[in-house]
Amino acid sequence: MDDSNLKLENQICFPIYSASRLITKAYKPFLDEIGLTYTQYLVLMVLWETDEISVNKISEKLMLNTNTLSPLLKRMEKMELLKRTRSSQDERCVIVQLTEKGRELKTGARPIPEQLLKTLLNENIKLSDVLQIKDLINEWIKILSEKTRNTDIAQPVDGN
Amino acid sequence: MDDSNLKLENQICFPIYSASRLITKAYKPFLDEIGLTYTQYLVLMVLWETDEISVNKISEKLMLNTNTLSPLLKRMEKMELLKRTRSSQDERCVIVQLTEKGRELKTGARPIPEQLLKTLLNENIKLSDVLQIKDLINEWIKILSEKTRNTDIAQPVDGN
DNA sequence: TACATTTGCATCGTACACGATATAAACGCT
DNA sequence: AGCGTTTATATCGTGTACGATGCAAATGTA
Repeated sequence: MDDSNLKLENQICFPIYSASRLITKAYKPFLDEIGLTYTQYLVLMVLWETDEISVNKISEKLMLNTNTLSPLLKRMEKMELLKRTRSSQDERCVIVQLTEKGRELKTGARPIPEQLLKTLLNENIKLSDVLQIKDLINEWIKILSEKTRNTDIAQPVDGN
Repeated sequence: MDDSNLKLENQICFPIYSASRLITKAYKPFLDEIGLTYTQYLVLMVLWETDEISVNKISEKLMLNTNTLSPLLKRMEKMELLKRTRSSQDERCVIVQLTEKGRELKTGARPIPEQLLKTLLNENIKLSDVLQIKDLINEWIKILSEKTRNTDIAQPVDGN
């Protein structure tokens, strides 16, 4: 039988897995400057857009479960980037809010996307490729996250 | 100032990061059947091709450092999938070899790539997209990994 | 109103990733 | 030969990821 399917170079997943780690690594020097990890940066991007949001909603947007988010948010609270409060309407919900320090970090973060893009382009990665992959993969995510939903991933907002 | 760059949906990295996790999750049911994690599966794919290889070479192929590989390989040795021996030629090198059990696992793994592809296609993901992304990203990886050889990709560009 | 079920979050255990650091063997140069 | 450097691997600490499980508040239903 032909085993070419089991060769690393022919896998679909390995390139994406590696690319993800390499790109996170490309972010690191920039994120180090403002003292964030990549995941913390993602959480802040959500908060910079909304300023006040439940853990549940963050979970949906980042497709991360509470068993990842809970400790993450606790660390970020200790870093004084955000505040966590139980909702009085629904005692089960925890509301996450930016602190002043968290809000201010946006200034330091603003140049990062462009710096990263520049890094990629410096490496001879074509902008059109970047955009193309972004769109293709975004389509996958929409499809995959819907099917994975029953196990644990966040629910899409509307109940299809 | 325009902050659209800091929106999650416009990030380059977030889609790849999410896709990587979603695809790993898509593998899980199949890998569970043969008792492997995704990373262990990657290591075995390398070994199924070569049967005897140094930790260093595995590190190159998977782009994983020894601080990830060492514990990983130890766990796999405890699972009796492989054997680790110091090379007598060069006492610094550790040679990794498949055990019979590790070799036999290839049979169980053989259908996985096709099963996964089928899963993706069932989700209306187009094969041409899969192949296209694979090629595009493989190109990136070649470029990015060359620059990353040592520690990181780019120094932050600032004026000091 | 009782009580089973669902929901939102947290905790636990395991397994990566990875920067920093350690260590011994091999190598290079004088 | 002596000694600084490089190389191959390992260890440590921290931070994700995530399945399994726990738990209290909310909800649905008889």
